[in-house]
Amino acid sequence: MSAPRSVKGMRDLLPPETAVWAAVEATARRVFSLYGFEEIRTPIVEETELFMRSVGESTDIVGKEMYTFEDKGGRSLTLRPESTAPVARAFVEHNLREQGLPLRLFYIGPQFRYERPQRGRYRQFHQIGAEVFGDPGPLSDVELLQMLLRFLDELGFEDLVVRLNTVGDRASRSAYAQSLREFLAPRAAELGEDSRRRLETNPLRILDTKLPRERRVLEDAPRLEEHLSDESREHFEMIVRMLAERGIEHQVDPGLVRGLDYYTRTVFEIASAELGAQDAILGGGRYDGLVADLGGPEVPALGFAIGEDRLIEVLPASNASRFVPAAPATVIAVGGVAPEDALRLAEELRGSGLAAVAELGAGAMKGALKRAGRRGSRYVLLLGDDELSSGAVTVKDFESGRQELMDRERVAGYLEERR
RNA sequence: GUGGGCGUAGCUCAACCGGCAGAGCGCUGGAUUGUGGUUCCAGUGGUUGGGGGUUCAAGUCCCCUCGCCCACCCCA
Repeated sequence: MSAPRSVKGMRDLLPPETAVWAAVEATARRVFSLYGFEEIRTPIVEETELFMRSVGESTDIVGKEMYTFEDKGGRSLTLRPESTAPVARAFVEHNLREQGLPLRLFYIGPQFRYERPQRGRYRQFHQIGAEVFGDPGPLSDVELLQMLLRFLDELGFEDLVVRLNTVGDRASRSAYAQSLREFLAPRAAELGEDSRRRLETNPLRILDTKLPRERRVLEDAPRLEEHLSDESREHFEMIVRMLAERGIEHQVDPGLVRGLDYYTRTVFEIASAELGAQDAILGGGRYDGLVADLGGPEVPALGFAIGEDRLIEVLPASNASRFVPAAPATVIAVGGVAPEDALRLAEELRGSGLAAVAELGAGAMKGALKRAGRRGSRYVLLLGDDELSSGAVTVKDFESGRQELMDRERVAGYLEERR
């Protein structure tokens, strides 16, 4: 009988890396709150119907990547493959419009897609996302990007590429889809199997093909730009102009088409050159029709989702190590003569906000010192016969190699000064 | 879902044409009974991912299977 293993595509996050995750999430909470975002937590399990109506039945996510199952009551449920739809569902369900618009929400949590695992792609992955409800103007698109860039800047990222495009509003989009279909239909023989299928289901998705042969066919294809409504065009031009005015570097990429049906107008992604084929560490855009599609009021919205796993994979190493918290001081009951005093001293330090680990085991002071070194303790506090009789503590500084005897009451202050 | 690469000690890896499974790091102990790390010495390390087959003999060759990695695909 072999030992149970973790499920394919799902992984354990272990220390010390978990400290980096916690720090990234704390940074997100802090930066997002600077912009007035508040946290929302939605269930991991949703009705399957939610994703079919929002993400879209023709998308690969809904078509073949969802963890869908039937519960004991016969309901079709799905582990969320993304969180924009659940957040929009919650917005409608709780009439959050009544909280006053615009409403800014963020979330952090696991998502599930049944895909072949690869670098930066797992079946359980984690997203940090944000959504803004109720602001139709291009300024909120720009502000959202600014917030993202501030967040990434605080994590130490430098050479990231912002790619930007517009897919137009619903009307522009369906007009363009029709014209693209008419252009490509006679050339279907030159398209691959996937693209031929998309010709029916989702012609815009053909635009971001990587096949050189298909790229050549697309060179002469009608352009989305030609079908944009004046309103959509102005919206996008405003964004591009404001980004330029603010010195925010970006590339307009007409081939950028997000895979989820609910996007309208602005779409964007930020990529890292350090990742392989899965180079986008975040993506987002506007989805002005989603809330209404889910039975809510006509409320425009936009948002993004950061792939936390990918983000951490390419986090600049110097910053990753910065996030690991300071090692605790180690209190050693020398020779096992004073375990209760060691425990009490450690507890006193914690009361002063200092991290401390007590080594209470009998004997083997050497082993205790070794463990202190391994956990990175700089200060070791020794309590033995000598100290007990005089009410003192020996404080050893691993860095200087020196140690001194001091009164117990002084220890916390001494460590605090040197923190 | 498709194609390719790789699975050997806790970790990183070696082992010729099929011929006694190894090294470094780690871990444990000692040198040093109340002083870590550094140094020296000793020790601990394995159903070679799993199953089947070929062979006198399999880590090595063949088949199946599981896992990891890469690309396609998809997307964050």
